[in-house]
Formats: sequence, structure tokens, C-alpha cells
Amino acid sequence: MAASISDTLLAWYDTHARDLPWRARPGAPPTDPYRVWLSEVMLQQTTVAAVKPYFQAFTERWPTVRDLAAAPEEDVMAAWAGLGYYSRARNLVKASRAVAAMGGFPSSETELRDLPGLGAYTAAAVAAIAFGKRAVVVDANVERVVSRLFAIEEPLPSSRKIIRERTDEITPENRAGDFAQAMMDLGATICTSRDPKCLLCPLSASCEGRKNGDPARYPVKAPKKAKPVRKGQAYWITREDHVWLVRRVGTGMLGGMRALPDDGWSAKGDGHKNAPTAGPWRDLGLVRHTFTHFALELAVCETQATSDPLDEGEWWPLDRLDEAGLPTLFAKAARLALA
DNA sequence: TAATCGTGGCT
DNA sequence: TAGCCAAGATT
Repeated sequence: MAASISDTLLAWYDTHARDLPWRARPGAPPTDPYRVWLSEVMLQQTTVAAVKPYFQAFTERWPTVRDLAAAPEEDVMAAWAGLGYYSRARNLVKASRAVAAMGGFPSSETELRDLPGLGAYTAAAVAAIAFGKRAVVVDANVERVVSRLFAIEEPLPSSRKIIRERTDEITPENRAGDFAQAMMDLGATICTSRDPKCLLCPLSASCEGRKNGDPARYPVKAPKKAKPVRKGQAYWITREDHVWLVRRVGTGMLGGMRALPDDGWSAKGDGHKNAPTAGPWRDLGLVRHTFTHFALELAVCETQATSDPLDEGEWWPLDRLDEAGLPTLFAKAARLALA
């Protein structure tokens, strides 16, 4: 009988696993759940290259989940600045405090799933990788690999159910964590979105997509919606080598992050609010920034203030602006102002 | 179910 | 270069 898909893939993983900072060697004892959890949250919709320096900085500054739980939320938000999807940072703080209160991470998938910021993927990944549990781990890599392996014609996202069933069928009882990481490594290095390296693939012999002749057309995807372009204004208000920064409220766009005052632009429409101080204003130029679901043209203007603006905020020293934790949009605006 | 929520790298 | 894409979660 031919070796199973999982046996073949695990054998490949034993010699081809990527060496990543948050990962134990194949077959080695499971690594610290804190590091697994932290890396998995950082890696949500985010590339390995982007995560590495943040993972390094976080684990150096907060070596354990208790250290992170004791940190002021604003410190964590500022440390997350630039990585995107800031609800992850807010949930990271909440989850770390819940875990610290429990005395450590729960080991079951269902209990992990109850922590803020852990959805189906992350709960399964932590249970499998950190605790050695059998769990069905489905991320975008697995979706692509499985769609090709079984030549699934149903388009994403409606194909998720069948993809999950197929993944369940090929997930082994033992080494489910290594299997998950092997699938992700395969997707990241061999079974890539464009130009898959089928000649190097350990699973090519059993790949229905390859037998069909065009594996790259999987996974089939539903067409995407067009992105609207919104216009907004940001205000660079200085006074004696300081700039006026605000903190964005709530759970919406860039929620909880430090920012320049703006005119209330959003995904729904252009900005409309009045400037936070009287002018005179001088135009500094335009910042173009594309979010997931819309593009923004942010005009930046400056003035020198003689008193505090109306909005709540703080005077931030210009020579420590890199410590303010501005999201990339406003970091671009600041760069324009300081150019 | 579908919309919301960032950013940087790649082609 | 303009679009595509990445270890998704939440509502």
C-alpha cells in the first residue's frame, strides 16, 4: 500500500521544515504555548517576513504571558504599530490577562477558542502545535493545497466546508501540529499561489489538480468588489517642537491607536469635520494609502498653534515621534510634514 | 453570509 | 503598476 498523504508530507517536513523563531524542531517537544499563540496571532493575514521583527521585540520585552498581561495596553498598542489589524493587539491584551488569571493557557481547542482573538484557525493551531492535540488546522495555505490536491471546483469562500472535511480526512492522529506546519510550509514554498513548484512537491503524485493540468487555477475564487476612493484631511499642528496627537476611539479603523487629528474620513465616505484649530493652514501634500476595502487620499496641512486644540490629545515631542506608535497611514503623513 | 479591518511585498 | 496576496477574527 502506498504511503498516506500525511506520512509522505511529514517525511518531507522532517528534512525541509523552515527554521522560524517561534518554531520547535520537528519531533522535538512542543514549544512554549505563549510563543505559539503570539506568533499565530501576529501571523493572521500577515507575512512571515513582517512578523519576525515584531515577534522578536515582543518576546524580548514581554518574555512570558504574565509579563504581557501586566503591560499597559497603550504600550502594547504602540509596539504593534505598523503590523496592522489593530483589533489583534487589543484582543492580545485581553487574552493575556485572561490566561494569566487562569494560571496558564488552556490546552483544549474549545477552551482556546473562547479566548478573544482566537478563532477556528488559531485555536486549532495552538492546540495542535503547542499541546500536541489532534486538531484540523485550516489556513489560507491549507485551503490552497487541499483545493489543488482534490481539484475542488467550488469557489471560495463557499468551498470552506468541503475543504475542512478533506483536511480532516488527511490529518493524522499523531503529529497533527507538525502536519499543520508542514501543510503551511508546503503552501508557502512549493504549492505557492502563483507558479507552483510541482516538480519539487512531495505530494505531486496524488494531486488531482496537477493531473488536471492546471493546478494554479485552484483555489477557484469568487470575484472581488471594487474599492471606493475616499478623501480626507489630516492636521499637523505644532508648537515648540511638539506635535498634537490624538488617540482614535473604539473598535473601528485604527481603533485605539495614536493618530493625527483628521476630518472624520471613513470607509463609508469623505471627511467633513471642521479643523480642530483656526488656521492659517498650509498644504503639505497628499498621502495615498490603500486599506483592505477602500483607498484613501489623505491631504495633509499644517499650522502652528498658540493654544491647545479643541479635541482631546497630547503634545508629543517631535524628536521622539518614532515612539508614538503611529499606524502606517499617519506615519506617512508625518514623514510628509517632516520632509 | 457578507462586510469590516492594515500593511508590505511581489509580479 | 495596479492588483493580488498573506499562519483570520468578529459582528
